[in-house]
Amino acid sequence: MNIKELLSAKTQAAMLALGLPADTNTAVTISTKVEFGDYQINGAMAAAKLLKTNPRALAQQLVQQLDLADMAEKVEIAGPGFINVTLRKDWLAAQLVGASQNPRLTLSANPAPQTVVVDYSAPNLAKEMHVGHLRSTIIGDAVVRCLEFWGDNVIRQNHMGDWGTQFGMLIAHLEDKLAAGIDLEQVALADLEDFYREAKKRFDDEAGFADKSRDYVVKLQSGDAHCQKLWQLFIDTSIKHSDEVYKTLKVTLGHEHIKPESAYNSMLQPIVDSLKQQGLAVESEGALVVFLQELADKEGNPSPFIVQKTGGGFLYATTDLAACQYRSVDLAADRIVIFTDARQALHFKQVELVARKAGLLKDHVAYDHCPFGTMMGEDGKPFKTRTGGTVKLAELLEEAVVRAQAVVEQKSSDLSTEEMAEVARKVGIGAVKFADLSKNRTSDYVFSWDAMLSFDGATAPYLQYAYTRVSGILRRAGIDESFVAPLQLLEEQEKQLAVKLLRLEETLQAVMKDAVPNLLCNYLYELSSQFMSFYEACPILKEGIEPDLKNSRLMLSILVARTLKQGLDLLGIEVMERM
RNA sequence: GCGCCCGUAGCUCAGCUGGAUAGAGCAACGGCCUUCUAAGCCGUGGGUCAUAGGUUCGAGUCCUAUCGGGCGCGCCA
Repeated sequence: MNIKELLSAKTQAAMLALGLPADTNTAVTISTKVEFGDYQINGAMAAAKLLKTNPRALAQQLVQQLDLADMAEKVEIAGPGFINVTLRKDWLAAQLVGASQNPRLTLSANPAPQTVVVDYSAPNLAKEMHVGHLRSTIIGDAVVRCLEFWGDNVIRQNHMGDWGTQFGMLIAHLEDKLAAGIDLEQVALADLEDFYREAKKRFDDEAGFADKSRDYVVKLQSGDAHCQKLWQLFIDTSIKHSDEVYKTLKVTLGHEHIKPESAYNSMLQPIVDSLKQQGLAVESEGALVVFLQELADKEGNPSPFIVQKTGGGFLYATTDLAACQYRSVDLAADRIVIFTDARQALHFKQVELVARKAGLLKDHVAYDHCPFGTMMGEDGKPFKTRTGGTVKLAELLEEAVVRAQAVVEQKSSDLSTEEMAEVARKVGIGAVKFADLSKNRTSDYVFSWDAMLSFDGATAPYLQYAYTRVSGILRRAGIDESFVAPLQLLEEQEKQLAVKLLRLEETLQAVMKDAVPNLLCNYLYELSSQFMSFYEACPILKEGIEPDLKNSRLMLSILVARTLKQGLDLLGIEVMERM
């Protein structure tokens, strides 16, 4: 059920009947104020201009043509030509009765399932995951879950960075440690971060070490067995780390989704050959470059895109072209969605242009690079700890659970020790995820321990608390979520809840289209907030409430709980019966 | 130098194809627990939507310029 779409379709038909073009914007939106009804149709004003007629008069004609009698109790024209629609309570109730029997709640069927490849998380395997990896990982996972719930065929890909120059450096450093007689088991790969820092320092400072590192990259990429063996050590250790983080975060990425950079190795040379053959790539200063006139500067200098280095090495540009081909051709994707930080925006624009020209990316395939902003410190500079390092993701998550545990012990002392630990885990992890997911992905944002680990206000625990309130009521009433009863929407709070429940599909559509899970966060927070108001204003199990009204309110509460649970699940956040 | 993203309340952020009087949370202040969990509810205060122009019936949203922040612009990813 998508009320906005329904109203828009009806408006479009009415506009067509009045002689307006089929692509006229209906401009159906949610009303900003209760006195303006539930939805408003704003298209009459722009359309009047097109017809050179009076907007209010056109709005009047539209209203006559619309015939919303079945769903609206009031259709009013206001201001310069707004059409305010107030929905009928019995109509709303009827829509929700259908949802009560549907595991997909108020969602309609997906009319045209697509194959969507989603590339997210993509940690650099040379390092342990730090807080900066949180965004790509959980935003991607939330979008993936939404697409799957909607009914698309989703192919997850974890495009792990396992093939770059940094591995030459790591292997060179490891070789030296081994040569010094340190046993392989003893080598401190347990802390990849330290190991990486040591190697990086030598790479920057030590004469000859950088060259040695580059030699190792070439050896590795050309299949040297010894190098591959050492490389595999790093990869295994790194994957073990990310597995733990994914498990803690309830992220749905497994080993089967790992499609690392190295997996495209054999495709690179043929792609470069083909680019050369098509005349797209030309030699320039020793390297092979595709010059893009589309991205030229004001003087007309084209934007260079290097696909092969001097000396024959490949780079991430080449790998991403290979990924395009694989996803578009082999996986038959209708849409490719890639989550990386915003710094790579130009790179992906170039990849798409070249891939389309070279026929690696079919025309009908959508290629959506979804950038996200940088995590900033409270000083307004890119986030760093006092010592100049980053905060490990695992560390942040541990701290979150510790802080949540303290709150649980204080507020839910009647729970068993085991329950307290479980609530603390769900609340702590949920809070971190929600704090990050609720922000618009494109803008830079400030990292703050206190904001990220807050449990008051618009946070995950607020939504989880709303869920436990319903659970508590159901427990007392001795029923479960399968309970069904007729709905009567008497109070304003009840009606508002019903409208909100029916906006799930609208919200999900927007989340999937633009890959913006913060809209789902907003939606769930507003739903919870409206439920809290309803909970205070509309007693359910208290004395003097008639059975029909009681059952109706139970029904409404159940729908809220189910929507909350489902919605939070789409964000990868767990609920509990008590807290 | 050129390009991309951003600038909204003291702080952190929403603001959906341009719509009516710009919204939350935190912080501050005032109420509400013998009745469904107070991690809650109700209320008060707080704004030149960076600045200046422009487009239009209507601009936080679109265009131009300026200022401020982040980032990117050939052999890292």
